[in-house]
Amino acid sequence: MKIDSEHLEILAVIVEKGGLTEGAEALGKSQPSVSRSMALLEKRIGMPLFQPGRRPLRPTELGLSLARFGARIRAANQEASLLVQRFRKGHAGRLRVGGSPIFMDGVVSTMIADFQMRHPEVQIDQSYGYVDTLEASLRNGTLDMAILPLHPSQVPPGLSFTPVLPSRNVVAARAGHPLIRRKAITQADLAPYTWIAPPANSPLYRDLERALKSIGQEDFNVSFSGGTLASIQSVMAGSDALTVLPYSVVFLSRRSVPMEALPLRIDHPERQLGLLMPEDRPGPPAMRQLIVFLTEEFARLTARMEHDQQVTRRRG
Amino acid sequence: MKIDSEHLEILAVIVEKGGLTEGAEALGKSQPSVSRSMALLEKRIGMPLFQPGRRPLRPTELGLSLARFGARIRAANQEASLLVQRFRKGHAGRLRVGGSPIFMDGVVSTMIADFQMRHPEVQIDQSYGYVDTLEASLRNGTLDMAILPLHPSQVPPGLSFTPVLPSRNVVAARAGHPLIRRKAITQADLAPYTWIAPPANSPLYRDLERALKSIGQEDFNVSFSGGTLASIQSVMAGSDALTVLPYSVVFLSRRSVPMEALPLRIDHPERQLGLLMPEDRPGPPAMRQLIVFLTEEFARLTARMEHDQQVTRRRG
DNA sequence: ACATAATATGATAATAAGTTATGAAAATAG
DNA sequence: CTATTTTCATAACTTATTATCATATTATGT
Repeated sequence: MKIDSEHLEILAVIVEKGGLTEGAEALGKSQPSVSRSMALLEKRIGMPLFQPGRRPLRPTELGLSLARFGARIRAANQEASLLVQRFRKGHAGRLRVGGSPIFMDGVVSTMIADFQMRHPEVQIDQSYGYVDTLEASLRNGTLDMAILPLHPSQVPPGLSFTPVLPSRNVVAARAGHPLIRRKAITQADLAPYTWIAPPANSPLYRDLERALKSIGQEDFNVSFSGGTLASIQSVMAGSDALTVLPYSVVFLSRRSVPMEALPLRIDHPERQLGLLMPEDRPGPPAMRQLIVFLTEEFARLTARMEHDQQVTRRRG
Repeated sequence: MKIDSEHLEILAVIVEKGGLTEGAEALGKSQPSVSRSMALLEKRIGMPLFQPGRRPLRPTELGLSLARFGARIRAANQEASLLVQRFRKGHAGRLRVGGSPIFMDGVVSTMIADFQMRHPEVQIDQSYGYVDTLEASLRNGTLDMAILPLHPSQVPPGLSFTPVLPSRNVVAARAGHPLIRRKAITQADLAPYTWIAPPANSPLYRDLERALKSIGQEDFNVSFSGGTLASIQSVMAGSDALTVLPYSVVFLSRRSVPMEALPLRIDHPERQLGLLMPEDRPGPPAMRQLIVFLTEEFARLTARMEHDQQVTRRRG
């Protein structure tokens, strides 16, 4: 014998409001409707819910007890409705965001921290990966958004790519490094120094090779390789080793980890950091919130970087 | 936007069972039925509850969250159903029982204690009163059952009366009282002793008057009056005062409060202790349980009292 | 007893839930 | 990779419930 939860909810409201008519009003239903609902419930359970012949309808002992359950059900239902509303507006939910390690650690994670200050009910699951794995995850639905540097021609079909930042690579060194104050740097200047290399299978590693090749240095001495951004920063801060990093990462890390970009133009691929998402699937509503947030943040970052470059160029 | 609680319950079961088909089976509904219920819920809230294109139907983040609420609702509903079942069988509920003070304290309360050992979920509200007030309470529905001594001709119309015990009054005195060992007692023997009288407005007080008149004692000396059974017992135990009590009360009190009935026949009204209830209204289901319980207990008590009398008669 | 407020009921239309039969799509097995 | 099985969605239809308004019935209070 299954009781209709709706009936219990109605009962709860009637008892709470102290009468059928008032209860009906509170429920936004007509009086005959709730009257019949209660009659049906009484018939189902085979016992009276209200004392007979009392005009401001008073519940029986059983009616009162059941009303308490109805109130619990009602509370749960209301909570659920609220959750749906928050979810609809993108103020609640879970977002699975993946991206290339260096950018995620150096740029995106701080932005996500800001985002979570505004939307504490949005849970963000962050993961790392390169193009192929990220693309696969997006396709099989285990990832909602990927953030990675990509050349327009590389954008996989069926996925949409929104560029948010030009990804210019620079050679970075610790603040106070002997090479930094130089006006111009040649390949010969670099030769004495060892290199911190990203993991060998990473695009950034290939960027490093290409960059050094572009300035005439075919071979290079790797003193450290394979770590995440945190390790790279630590090693760089504690040695004279050099590395290749996106300028945005250097720019944002300067405060906490003193480092600078060498005044040296290196070759780098025509890629832009951007947001990669399934073209058809809109993703969770919280996605919209995150997209506009990241877009704004990256625009702000771009402006700050440009402004900073003008200043240093003027000074230099 | 009100969510249908039933839908949330269905969602909970589907998620719990790991699929729509299994969920439908667990719910005892057909698969198309729950399928369309979920489709309707998704349409109502305007968001997908399940990941598209997954065959063992997997919930989305929102679906999972809502399922948790559904589980809560389901639990409350099940508890409510259980309550109804217990209530139906009379194993739960509240009974309002009233009766004449002496009988309630001396006989009924111990039986009710036993009853509550068996049915701990039945709450019993006990009250005291005499015929008129008890009858009124029964009629206006503030009392479910009255237990009081009544003459068959006194039974108010519209109420049913089930006798459970002949109510024979006796003169009682403390154990070891000088009068108890006597073979026969005359009015003159009683004269030196004072009397403990029940409240002046009580039937038992009139019984006392009538009893003494029946043995020729027109006037009597009251040393204590107006208390409940506990007071009467205390005064009796600590003095040589006499009183009139139902034999059943004396019989049951002997163990805890040493007292005896004097070997003296007194006149007493032709009344029987019985259960008075509204004729039409069946009362809460727990009533049935209490009625059979009390009937059995009183039958047992009657048997014990008869057996006891035979023994003492043989000895005396 | 009368007026008033509160609830129940009748008639009926709309909505939702239930059914079986069947089609489509994903997962699994060969 | 194709065939088969599982799993879910849809169509067509029946039944149950809820909704409405209009109206009758039943307490309550003056």
